[in-house]
Amino acid sequence: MSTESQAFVKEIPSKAEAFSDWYTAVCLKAELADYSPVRGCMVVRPYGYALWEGIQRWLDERFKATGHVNAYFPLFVPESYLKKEAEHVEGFAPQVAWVTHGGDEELAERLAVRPTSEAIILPMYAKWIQSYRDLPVLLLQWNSVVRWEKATRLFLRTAEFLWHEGHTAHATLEEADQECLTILEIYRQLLEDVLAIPVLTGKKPDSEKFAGADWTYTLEALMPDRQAIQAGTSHFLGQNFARAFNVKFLDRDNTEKYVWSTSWAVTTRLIGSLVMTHGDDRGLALPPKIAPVQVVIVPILGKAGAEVLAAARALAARLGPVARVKLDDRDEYTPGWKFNDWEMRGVPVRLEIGPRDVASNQAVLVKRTGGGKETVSLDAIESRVSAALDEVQRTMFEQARAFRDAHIVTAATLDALEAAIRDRRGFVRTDWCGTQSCEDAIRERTGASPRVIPLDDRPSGTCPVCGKPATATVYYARAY
RNA sequence: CGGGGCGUAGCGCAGCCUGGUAGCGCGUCUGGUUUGGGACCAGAAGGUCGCCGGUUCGAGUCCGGCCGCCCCGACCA
Repeated sequence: MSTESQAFVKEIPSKAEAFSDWYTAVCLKAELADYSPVRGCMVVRPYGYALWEGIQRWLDERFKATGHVNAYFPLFVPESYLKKEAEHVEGFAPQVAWVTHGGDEELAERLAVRPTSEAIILPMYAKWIQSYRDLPVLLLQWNSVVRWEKATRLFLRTAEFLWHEGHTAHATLEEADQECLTILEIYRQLLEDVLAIPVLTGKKPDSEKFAGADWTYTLEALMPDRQAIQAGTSHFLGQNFARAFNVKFLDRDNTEKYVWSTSWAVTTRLIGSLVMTHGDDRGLALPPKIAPVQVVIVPILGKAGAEVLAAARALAARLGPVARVKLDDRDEYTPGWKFNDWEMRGVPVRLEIGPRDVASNQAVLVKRTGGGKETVSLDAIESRVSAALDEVQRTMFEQARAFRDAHIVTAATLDALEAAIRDRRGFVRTDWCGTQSCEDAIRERTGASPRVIPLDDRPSGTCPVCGKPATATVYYARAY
């Protein structure tokens, strides 16, 4: 390791040796977020928010094709509404922040600061939906929710977090379930194709489903500390909320029916997952598709400064149409300082241009994923930069997938399951008879929880606890 | 909510055991030389040592209380 990077390590601890400290340092140093005066609530700084905006842009564009539209519902949920769905309130009650006063006056009914919006959206659906012609309702909401967490981590678990929640209502079970699967696939694309985070998709076992849902679909990613993280969820709510809030419609057969509803969300936790998945000892590393700055141009000034700067400006202008480009023409920092600074901020591709390059119509290209310096001709610089961005995107996903795949093992016995979780962490695949008692036995023995049951599951073995024929294959892991 | 650690300059820390003029590195400011992996020289500014109380001639240091934060567990997106 060079002396330069040793100096750098003093600011960012080793990812391999001090993962938690490394993670926090990267979030703070790369200026993604900061701690706020409000306990458990983070401040999302502009650079971190730009990542969220990237996710917003992609999802808004993607959902245009499916007919979902954005709306907004109140921050406050009257207690009586939250209580209408029994499982729902039971699940969320321990984490709800309550408003008890308006000005000096105590409220007749206290208001929950929404931990999720079903209980304030479904009453409106009851008002809006009369006929099968009013269905489906496909609404989205960008907002924040509050869950009074005991322990918080930047992005991964904060008392208030930004998210994107969808709430739909349908005429049939099949259509609502298909909606859940459609969303799951959109989220998979976001995770894998944009954020370059490989995920296992499937269903949650009942013990892990959303409070009030009939079943929950999930996307599970594996972080470098080999703990699983739930990266997104899509809930089939059945008719539970429709009954609780009396959301009925008159169907074609002239009978009144409850709607079938779904809800689903991804959160700013995605940013935390992104940081953990791709970052290294030099700091943040961003997949090009989400990077606010895809290409940074660092001019090597000096005696021929004016000429180099003009060439750098021309290069930035040429690349503008093919990439999000930043020209770092600050005079007060040296090139070496800028190299480290932009690497720490995760910029996927760097172009250096100095007197030597200007003289020979070239630039030096460096990818955040490594591979050293590459001299490239300016003749076809647009296509080379586009290709380099694709390469970085692909490399990041492939590295993450290789890591994930290397940490999936199958265990047929309780002993093997325990050993795998203890020694290897990661995902451990096992068969399951479907009973809660056998699941609890595994939880207790391993400290891991069941994360996901694959969609195309075809169980063939026997339950490692009771020996009965399996009804499902389950991936266990320790989880965030 | 349990276990551990930490609050001293903008940031990172030393000093505390053994009380006696507030220190170091980075950053900042000024001037100059520099610029292909965190530049160099010279000069300068910057502090109610987390808060409250006690002991003492004297407290960053010792004692008591409080507050805040971080890390590790248990619960959760």
